Amino acid sequence: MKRGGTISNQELLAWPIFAISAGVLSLQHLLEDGRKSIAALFMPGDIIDMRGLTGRNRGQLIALSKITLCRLSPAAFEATVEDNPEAQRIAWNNLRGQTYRAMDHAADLAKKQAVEKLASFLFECTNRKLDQGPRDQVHIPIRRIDLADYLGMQPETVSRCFKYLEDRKIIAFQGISNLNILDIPTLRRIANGDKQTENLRNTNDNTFKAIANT
Amino acid sequence: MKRGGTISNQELLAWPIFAISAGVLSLQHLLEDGRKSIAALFMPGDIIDMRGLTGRNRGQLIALSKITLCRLSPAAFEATVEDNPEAQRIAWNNLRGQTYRAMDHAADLAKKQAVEKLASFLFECTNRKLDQGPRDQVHIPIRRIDLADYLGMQPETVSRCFKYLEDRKIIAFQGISNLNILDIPTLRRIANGDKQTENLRNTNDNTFKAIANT
DNA sequence: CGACGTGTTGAAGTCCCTCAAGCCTGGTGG
DNA sequence: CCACCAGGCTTGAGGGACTTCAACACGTCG
Repeated sequence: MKRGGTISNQELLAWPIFAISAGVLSLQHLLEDGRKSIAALFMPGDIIDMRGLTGRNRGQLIALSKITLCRLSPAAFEATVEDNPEAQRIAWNNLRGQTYRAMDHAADLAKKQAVEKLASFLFECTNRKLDQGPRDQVHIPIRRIDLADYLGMQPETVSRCFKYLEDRKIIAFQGISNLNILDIPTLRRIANGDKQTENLRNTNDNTFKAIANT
Repeated sequence: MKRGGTISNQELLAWPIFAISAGVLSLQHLLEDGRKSIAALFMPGDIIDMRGLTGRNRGQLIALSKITLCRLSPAAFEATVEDNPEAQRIAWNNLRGQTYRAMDHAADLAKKQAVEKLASFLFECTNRKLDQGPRDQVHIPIRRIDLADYLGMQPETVSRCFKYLEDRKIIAFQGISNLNILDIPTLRRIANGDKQTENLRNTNDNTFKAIANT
C-alpha cells in the first residue's frame, strides 16, 4: 500500500483485524472545517482490531508511508487466541501497549508546550524502534506535516522547535528524517517539562538584557 | 477508597490487575514544575492491567471520587481468561474500548478549541454512562479542576466555556454536576469543530457591530 | 526545465493562560 | 441553629505562546 492510501470501510467490514508488517499507519480524525488530527500511529508489530467500530465516527486509517499489512479473519484470530495462550498473551500485551501509549500521548498533548511535545516524541521514537541500535540516533518515519497533526501543532511550529533544539546543540540533523541526540539529559528534562532547563536555555538572553540594563 | 487516595507502587506490584466497581479513577502525570494532567479516566466496568508498568514514568492512579475496586491476582486472571472464552472476550473488548477512547481523546486534545473539547467531553459522558437514561441529561462525575486537567485547559477556561454554552441556551445546569443538553444538534456541531456554528453563534454580535457602525 | 509538494522563515493576530480578587457551597464546631 | 472557615468555582484584566497568512528555498517527478 502506498503513502496516502486509505483502508475503506468496506474493506474494514470484510477484514476488521490485521497486523502491521512494515511502514507506518495512522488513525486520522477530520473536523468539519478541514482541521486534521492524527489520533494514533501504528507501527510494525501492532495489531489492529476494528470490529464494530467501522460505522462510528472513529476516523480513517491512512498510510503515512509505504506499508505492508497482514489481514486476519476474525474467526481465525479468535481460534488462535483461544487455543494458544502464548499468542493470546502477545495480542493482549500489544493492545495494552497501544492503550498506555495513547494515554501517555494524550497527557503530553494536554499540558505540554510545543518544544516539550517534540522532545517527548523523539523519545517515543527511540522507544518504539524494534532494532536495538544506538539510543542517540533517531529516525523520524513520517513527514513534518503528519508530525504536526500528531502533536497538535502547525508544521511551522514543528520546524521552529526543531531549529530551537538544533541551535542549542541538543540535537543534530543528518538529512531530513534522521538525527542524533547530542544531549540526552537536557532533552529528557525538556520532555519532562522542567522549567529549570528553560532558564538555562535563556541564560544568554538574560545576561544580554542584564548587561543592556547596566 | 476516598477521593484523593492514590494506589501506591507497592500495592500495584502486589496487585497489578483490578477492576473498577464504582467511582472514577484517574491516571495522572505530573511534570517537573507542577503542571498536572489526567491521561485517562477509568469508570465502573473498566479493567486495569498495570503489569510491568509500575516502575516506569507512567504516572499515578488517583481516585477522583469515592471508589470501590476489585483486585484480581494475575494468576487467577490468566487462568480465567484462558479457560473462559466469554471472559476473555469481555476483557479484550474492554481494553479495546479504552484504547480507542484514549486515541479519540488524544485527537480531541490535538486540534480542538476549548469549547469544542468541552462539547466532546459531554458526549463522552453520555456515551459512557451505564444506565441508559435520557440522552440529554448528563452527570459530570468529577470536579472542574480535574476536568480541566483532563481536557488540557485551565479551570477558568472550563468555567468560561460552560457559561458560553449556557448563555446560548445550548445547555442548562441543574446544580453543579448535572446538566441538560437543550440543543443536541448544535452541541454536536460544536464538538465536530463546525465553524458554521461559530458564525451562527456570533450573528448577534455582528449585527450589533453593524448597527453600531451605521 | 517547470510544476508541484514539502519544508522553512518572517510579521501580525488571536485564543488561552496567568494572576488576582470576589463569590458560593459544604462541612465543622460552638 | 447559625457563624465560621476552607476549598472550589467564577469573573475580570493583561500578557504570552502559538497560529495564521504570505513569501521564499529545496528536492522530486513528470
